[in-house]
Parts: sequence; C-alpha cells; structure tokens
Amino acid sequence: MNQKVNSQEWAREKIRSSGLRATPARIATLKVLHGSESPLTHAEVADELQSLEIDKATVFRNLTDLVAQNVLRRSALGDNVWRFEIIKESAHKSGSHPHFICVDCGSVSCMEDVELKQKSASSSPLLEHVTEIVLRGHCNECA
Amino acid sequence: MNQKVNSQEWAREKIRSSGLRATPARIATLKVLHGSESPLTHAEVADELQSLEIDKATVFRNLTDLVAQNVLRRSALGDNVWRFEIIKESAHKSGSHPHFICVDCGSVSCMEDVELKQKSASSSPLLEHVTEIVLRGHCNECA
DNA sequence: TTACACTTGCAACTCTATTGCGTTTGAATG
DNA sequence: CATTCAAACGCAATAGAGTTGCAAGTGTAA
Repeated sequence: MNQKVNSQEWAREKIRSSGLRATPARIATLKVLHGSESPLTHAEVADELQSLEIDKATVFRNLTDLVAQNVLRRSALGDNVWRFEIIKESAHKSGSHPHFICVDCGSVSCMEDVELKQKSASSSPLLEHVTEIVLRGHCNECA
Repeated sequence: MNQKVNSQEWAREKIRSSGLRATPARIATLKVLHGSESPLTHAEVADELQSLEIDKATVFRNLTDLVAQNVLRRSALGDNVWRFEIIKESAHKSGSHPHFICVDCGSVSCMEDVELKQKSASSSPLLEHVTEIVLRGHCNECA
C-alpha cells in the first residue's frame, strides 16, 4: 500500500512539474505505463482505464499532451499503431533504446543492452541523426 | 508510345512470373508504382487508379498479393500508413542490413556499414531472431 | 471454346485516431 | 476556505486506414 501511495505521488509530481494539471485520468494513465515493462498502445491503456470510467478520447488527449511535455515517448514500431512509454531521464543517458516487436505475436520489448555501431564514415545517414531504432523478428516465446 | 507498350509488357511479365494473373488492375497498379520515385500509400495508388474505375478494395488486395509474391515491399515509415514500392532485385543481394527511413522526406536508404551488438546475454529477445532492422531519423539532406 | 479458379466491385464493417461542444474541475488567488 | 476560470472531461460524431463477405465477372490452361 505504501507502494501505491508512492506511485500515486510520483505520478502526480511528474505531471505537475511538466506543467499539466494532475487529474485522476492523467495520474491513472501514468501509473499504468509505469507498471508496464514495454510500450503500450492507446487501446491497451484505454482498456486498463475503462474500469475507472475514463473515456478513450480523454486517454488519447492525455497521452498526446504528455508526449508534448516530454513525459512520454511515442513510437511507431511498424504495425501502424502508436505506442507510448515513460521517458526515464536518469537511466540510459541518451534516453532512447531500441524496441523489439515480434512479428508473430505483436509483443513489444525494450532492448536496453543492444548497441549500434557504424564501421566507417560513409554516405549513409549518420547514426547521430537516428532518432528511433526498431528491430523486427521472433521473440523468445514465438521463435 | 513505345515507352507505354514496354511498361505495359514489363508489368504484365512481372505479374505473370510471380504466379498471379495479369489483370488490368494489377498492371495499372504496377505501372503507377514503377513511375514513382518513392514508396506510395495505398490511398495514393487508389487515387491514381480511380479514373480507371478500380475499387479501393481491389487495390488493397492487389498490393497485399504483390507483397506476398515479393514483387512489392511494404514499409511503415512512421506515420502509421503502409507504403509500397517495387522491389528491385538488382540491388542488395545477400545478408540483411538495416534500412534507414527519413522521417522528414520519407526517403529510404540501406546502411551496410552498421552493426548491432548485444552487450550481454539477457532476457531480451535474441539478436539471432531479428529479421529486420529499421532506423528512423533525419537523413543527411534533411538534417 | 470452354470451364473454373482467381479477381473484382460493392457495401458493410472494424479499428485507430481526431474533433466539436457543453459540462465539470484542478488549483491559483484572495 | 470560497471564488474563479482556463484546463480538462465525457459523450458523440467523424475521418481515414484497412478488412471482409458475397455475387458477378474474367484470365488462362486445357
């Protein structure tokens, strides 16, 4: 229960300090994403919040607002559905990490331990300009 | 006019040799993509074909069929809309390499000189199961 | 020329995402 | 605390991408 209180206060503070109002819908949204290991779609977040009678339009707007305030990151992983995750400023310095999406089951995971290296200066676009890395394949369970 | 005939015959042959029937809708679809420098959305293709009274559902199905036969490639460029382009077999042959997609201009390029490394054995999906790598960012011209 | 599996057109439908609008509410202020 | 009002909300309607069922039409092998 202490855990719950902490999560609640953490979310409230996160939202307030971004300049937005700490409404129940936003706090709940952030708590759902905080409790997930991988990025979630609009639909997944909305599903978890419908028991709280939070409208999906509200969820959409809040996710969009939180992205605009740099609290969340929105990623396109190749199946034409947006996914959202909390930006962790402390950990992994650069901020973003590769995402892996399973072409079989659609599950998404974060690959913190994968590194990209460019062998030589080339005519290819430079890695420093890369903003998002997506890996597609078969996850451990589907492989 | 010779050009037109050639394009027509080229498309017909391409379709036939993939194992599909060379219907007017498919030939027209391939000709539209052949005349475009960048990948097109299904809506863009359908728009160009509506003067021929070809239904959008037919365009969808044909694009999907041609992708299944490895005549076209379907890509997600980050705005949650599929784009289609003709696969040019002459280009990259062997091992797969990352593709780079510019979020500004939509151009696609191949990054032969980029390598992916997994730092440690982990619970993340294994790199050996990765079948496709997509990098998104700003290309040299748009950066 | 014929037969039949493959294609097509049409319409209905699902799903993601957005928007308009009248009502409610968080939180700054007194 | 009570007041105030822009911000946020719920609801409903809408837009666009993409899919599907089915009856009618057509490419092509024989």
